Amino acid sequence: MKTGVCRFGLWKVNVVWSENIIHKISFSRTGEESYVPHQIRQYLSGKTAEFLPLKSIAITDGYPYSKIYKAVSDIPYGSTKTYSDIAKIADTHHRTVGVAMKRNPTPLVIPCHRVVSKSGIGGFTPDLEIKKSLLKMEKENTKSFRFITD
DNA sequence: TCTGTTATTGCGC
DNA sequence: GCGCAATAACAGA
Repeated sequence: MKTGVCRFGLWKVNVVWSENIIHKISFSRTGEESYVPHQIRQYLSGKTAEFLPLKSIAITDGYPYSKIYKAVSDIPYGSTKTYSDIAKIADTHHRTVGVAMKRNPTPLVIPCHRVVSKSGIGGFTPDLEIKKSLLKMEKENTKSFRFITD
């Protein structure tokens, strides 16, 4: 198992992985930067939208809330869905989606920041600013990446 | 088992 | 707008 730290704005992103499986991602204010997988670094600097071939341990069958995490993984870069939308896809309750997001072991790889509430942005742990920054970054980058063919 | 936890939603003032 | 009830799933005791 390997660990590494990457910068995102004022935050440090701590990554734990082995091979192509991401086990844990967490945020902190301090930490010495070190090697993290290429895709993570590229994504955080706004240079790519894909984590492939990296995968989160959370979408493994049998992992708690894996069905919900899989549904969240299908949200495209730069767009959002509500907690209700995810609940419908994963065939569960919207309140349960909230619990799953809070306990998400690997934010970013499971793009939980793309899940917003019906009447606002929803929440984020440890700091809502991270969610706002990620959404803003994705929204701006979508223009130049051009996934959406017009 | 039972309890606490939870990043929501919609209805009635 | 605000308060509040409904409500699912998991961890920990």
